[in-house]
Amino acid sequence: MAEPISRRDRLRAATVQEIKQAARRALVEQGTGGLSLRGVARDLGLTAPALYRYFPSREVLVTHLIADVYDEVCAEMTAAADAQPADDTAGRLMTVSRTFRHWALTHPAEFALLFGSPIDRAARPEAAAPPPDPDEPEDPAHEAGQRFGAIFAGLVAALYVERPFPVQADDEIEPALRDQLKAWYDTLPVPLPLGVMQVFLSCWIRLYGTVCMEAFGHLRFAVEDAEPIFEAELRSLAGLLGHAETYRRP
Amino acid sequence: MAEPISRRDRLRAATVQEIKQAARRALVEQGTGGLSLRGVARDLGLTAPALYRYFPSREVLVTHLIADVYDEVCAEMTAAADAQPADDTAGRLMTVSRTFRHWALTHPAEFALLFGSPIDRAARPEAAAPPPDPDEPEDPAHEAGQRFGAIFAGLVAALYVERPFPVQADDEIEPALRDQLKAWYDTLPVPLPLGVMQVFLSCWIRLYGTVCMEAFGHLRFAVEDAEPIFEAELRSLAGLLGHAETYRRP
DNA sequence: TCAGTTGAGTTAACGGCGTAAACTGCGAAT
DNA sequence: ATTCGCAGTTTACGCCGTTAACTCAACTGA
Repeated sequence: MAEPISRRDRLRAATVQEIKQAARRALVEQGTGGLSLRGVARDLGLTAPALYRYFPSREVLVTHLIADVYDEVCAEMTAAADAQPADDTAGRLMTVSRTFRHWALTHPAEFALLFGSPIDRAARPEAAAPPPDPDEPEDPAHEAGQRFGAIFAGLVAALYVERPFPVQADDEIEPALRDQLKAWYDTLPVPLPLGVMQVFLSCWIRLYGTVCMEAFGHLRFAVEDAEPIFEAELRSLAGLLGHAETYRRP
Repeated sequence: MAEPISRRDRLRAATVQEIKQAARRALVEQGTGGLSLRGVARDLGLTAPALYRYFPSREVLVTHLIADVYDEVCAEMTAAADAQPADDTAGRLMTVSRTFRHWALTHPAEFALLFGSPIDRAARPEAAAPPPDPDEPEDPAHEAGQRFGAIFAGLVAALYVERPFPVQADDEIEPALRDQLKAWYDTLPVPLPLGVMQVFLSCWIRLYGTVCMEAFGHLRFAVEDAEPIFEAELRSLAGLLGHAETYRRP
């Protein structure tokens, strides 16, 4: 067996896909605020309540959309990485970073959905915890976000394994940070100095900061085209990771 | 004269203040999404259309709110700076940065309003340009944002004037970036190497990145309390600015 | 083959939203 | 004293998310 996919289930899955595609269109065309259940239903020739057969609320639909978008940008980034020589880890990291920036700039609405303020969705007076249903992954967006971060983290870790860059020894790291890093670390199956993940976090923060500011227009007060700034940041990161000499402008 | 403030005008100004205060309450209590004209009106014992006597749309009200919030965080930051010795510019910058982070963490809704994705507000199919009325500042939020940035930029510039830190010479900066920096620079009344503002941008991006990620919960996948990470970043920035030796953990 | 069940989809309705138009009534200006 | 401007109202339109009650086709089991 393992194939209990009835005809109904197939149709249902197809409809779910259609809904998400329509939602995606609305997101792209009208921004995160223009994403409405009624609009999606209209787009599909349905009435709004019909969608409740597939998603229990707009909120959940958005969550699934987020997960899809995460997976998509992950796919783009890994594809870009795989277009680089397998042994050029530093080059792969640079390419992945540039791909991320490019994706952010060409998909502003999706970027805002993933990386903008999450305060509006969630954190409202909802249930303290969602019903603990172990079957369904309770927050697909969260898991997809993990996969996304793992791409960068994996590359930084690989870089360290190939040719260690300078990191603080475990006992040089401030205890408050060390303990937290250790806790996070214990969830990962790799034996590396905690300092590696400290460096990763620093790199990721700078990458995120640059891309976020540019994508949200927070750099326009100074420059119109932030690409040189981004590249300068990349070069600096390459230095941090012990690959100053391999940095190349594209 | 210069005092044509009639009784009516005073009342009107007071009402405007009341409206903004109520809007602020709604923002704090219910997030950026919970900020509704009808809610504000209800809070004031008015009906919703009455607010249109004071603000032509919800959008404009939000814009004014943003400007107010900017001014408020600016005031907090300058107050914190002024609590430091006047000759300790580096200390002032550190204090201002910590104040910014603290404000962000204690005012999540306001922070999201100022620094979250601006894609939902604005950029929708509105008029290409607002009517060019030179009396009223057409975008108070934008101007307030400038003042905010100027606090950091001013401190970095002052730091350089007091004791120059290493920067790229103008002709070492990549032309694409140099020209843009020069254009921005020409709007400022200070004769400094372009590299200073390059360094400022880099610092600001890193500060923004750290605070933004923490405030939006994008660091919780790794650490619960990002304060050590923030302090590490600050220390690194102090180094960039030639003040590695003056950095002190608070 | 026929009854019973499931589930996709509908209509109708509730309460919320931003906003526009028309109207009321008071304070101030002429 | 009359007029006028403006604060505020009522009413209305068209959106929104969500719920409840219903219809009807397809699948199921005897």
